[in-house]
Amino acid sequence: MVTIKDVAKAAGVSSSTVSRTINNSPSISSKTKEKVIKEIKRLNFSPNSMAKGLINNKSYTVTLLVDVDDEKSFQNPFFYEIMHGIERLVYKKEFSLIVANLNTTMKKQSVLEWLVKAKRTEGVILPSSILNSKLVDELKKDGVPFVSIGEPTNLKESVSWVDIDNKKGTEMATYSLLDKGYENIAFLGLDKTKLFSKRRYDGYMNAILESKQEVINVECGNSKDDGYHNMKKLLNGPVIPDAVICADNIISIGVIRAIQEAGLSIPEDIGIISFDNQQIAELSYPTITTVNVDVYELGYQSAKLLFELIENPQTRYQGLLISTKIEERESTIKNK
Amino acid sequence: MVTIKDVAKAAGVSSSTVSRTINNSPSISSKTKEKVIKEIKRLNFSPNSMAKGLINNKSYTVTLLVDVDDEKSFQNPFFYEIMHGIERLVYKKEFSLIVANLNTTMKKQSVLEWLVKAKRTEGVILPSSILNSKLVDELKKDGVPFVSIGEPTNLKESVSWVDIDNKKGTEMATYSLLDKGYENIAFLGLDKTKLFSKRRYDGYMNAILESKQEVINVECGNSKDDGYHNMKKLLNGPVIPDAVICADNIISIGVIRAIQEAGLSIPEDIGIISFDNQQIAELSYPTITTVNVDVYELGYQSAKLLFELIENPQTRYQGLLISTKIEERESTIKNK
DNA sequence: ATAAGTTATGCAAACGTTTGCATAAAATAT
DNA sequence: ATATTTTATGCAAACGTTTGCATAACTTAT
Repeated sequence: MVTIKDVAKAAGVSSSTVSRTINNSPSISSKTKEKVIKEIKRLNFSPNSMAKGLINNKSYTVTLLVDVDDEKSFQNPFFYEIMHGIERLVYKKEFSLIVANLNTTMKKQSVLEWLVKAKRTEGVILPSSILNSKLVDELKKDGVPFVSIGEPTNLKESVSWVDIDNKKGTEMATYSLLDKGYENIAFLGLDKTKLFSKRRYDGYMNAILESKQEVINVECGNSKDDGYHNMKKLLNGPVIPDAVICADNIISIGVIRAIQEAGLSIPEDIGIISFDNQQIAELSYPTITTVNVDVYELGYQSAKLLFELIENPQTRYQGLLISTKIEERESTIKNK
Repeated sequence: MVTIKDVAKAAGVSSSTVSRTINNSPSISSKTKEKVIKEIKRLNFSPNSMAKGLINNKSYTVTLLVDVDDEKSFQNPFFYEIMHGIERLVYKKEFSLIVANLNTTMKKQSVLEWLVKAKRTEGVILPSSILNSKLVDELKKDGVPFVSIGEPTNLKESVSWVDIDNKKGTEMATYSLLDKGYENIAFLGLDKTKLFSKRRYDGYMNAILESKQEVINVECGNSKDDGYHNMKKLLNGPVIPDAVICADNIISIGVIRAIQEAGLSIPEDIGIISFDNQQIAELSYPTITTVNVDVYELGYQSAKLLFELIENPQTRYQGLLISTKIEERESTIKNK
């Protein structure tokens, strides 16, 4: 393997000069610089990042932490995109991205401790679902910058985070339905234990109240069966809505089923808007209009926040909301 | 940060002794060993992996390569699970897993080159879809062990790979349908450009020929519309099957739709088995019986092969098939 | 032409490990 | 008790970088 010394010898200079050339120190004459660069190219030299890491006490590494056993940790289909959003910036900075599962059973110590002490990871990105005060304390004690993907339930002042603008998403969805002529809009799927669900409900309610409409709120879990049964109840109830906003896509599958079984048509009798732009929205009959979530951007922005913290440790904590947009599909209709 | 020297001083021994204790060299008395270990624990010491890496010329790192821009690279929903299969073993070996996108635009050199030369990654796992002879040559030239996830189309003798046993999967599916009393089984979705698709077809055909049944084969792409239109044609054709094996889950969504529109019932009139145990299979009405794919295992085994190559570079290349099993859901019925 | 200032380069130590070699201490044989 | 072998430990060099300090080589001012 070719080292800095080989380059130095080939260029007839000292290793210091080569090093300074690489890190483009100002005090280096353009002639030698040129000469050295030529040799670097010719010999196809890359500085050994472990040697660099050792002396600079840096790992040039960022860690994406997950907890596989935790269902909520990352929704499968999102993960890939999020990761690549992160990765894009990470590689631009010539770092590398390591992925670690918090739950991995390591004899020695906690994964985190290992990452920090042995691997010297320089920053951590993690889903809000695994964020707790113990973890935060540990990270802060070690001085490792971190960013939460997802708005944290508490600790909000002491954490940088990125999330989708859930509230504005459903707000837009509601207005969009009203614009189209839908008049009785229900929100289905509020789960008060989940912050994102509450935010989505808030957005809906905001728009409804603002427009002096009536709130129709159905709390339920997020399975397709929950959607099915609760929609059924709603259809048998006193006020039958002519549009439903679903807290997420899975629910909407059950909702559609219930509506179709009742002999009603989508989007004519009842319009549907759902959240999360997953594959499912396109596979359903009819395809589902959704609040489109740019998870790639979510990842990218989380990395951006993280590097701000890495490069300037006294950066203030901040929360960032990624805006959403409505993707029209068959479950809603222009002029009702 | 606490170093080996701190431990040495605290234990009243030299750094060498501490080092030897850590790497449990035999020539170390049990008294000192004990003493050293006590201090290691007390001081909460972890050896700096960059210093280790430098001297041992190892990175303790394995890379999972993907190509985001390549649709086929990894199917989104699989990725997460595969990765964790890999990760489990990687962490057991006290390595870490880095994820790199082959397409990342790096000014300097190719990502791979950078990973190998600067980062000294010790092994690479990559999807067969991005495997080409140029890449293989490059990896071999650098002496980096690698494993393909997915059976490679060519180069099979010079590559270690893991794949799902696609052929046996559909074979089992076919027999299972025959056992249940289905008699006219069609295979829908053969895409001759894709190896896994061909394998799945082979399995079906094997079982059909073996049982002296008639082959009903419909080639088509893998969208839900492809499934819909081709099933429709089939329903209007001379031989209407009483069961369909779909090459993948997405197709089956369209197939179900076509059958239902024709006024036929699933699973009574027509039974359906599909491939890939994705969320979709459970969201559809009816839920879809599938050939269940253990992607976690796929990842785990790929890592296992990789470590065999890392630990013993003259290991022979080998291909490994992960067996599947049928997961019964509503789209098939016991006794037709 | 000489002094002073500036610019470009090299030397050597440092980062935190591992490991071959030397040697001190302990164990065994005489 | 002494000689010999075995076992346990330490010293110092090495891995491939970076960087403070020293100095050589130019500039510019006098």
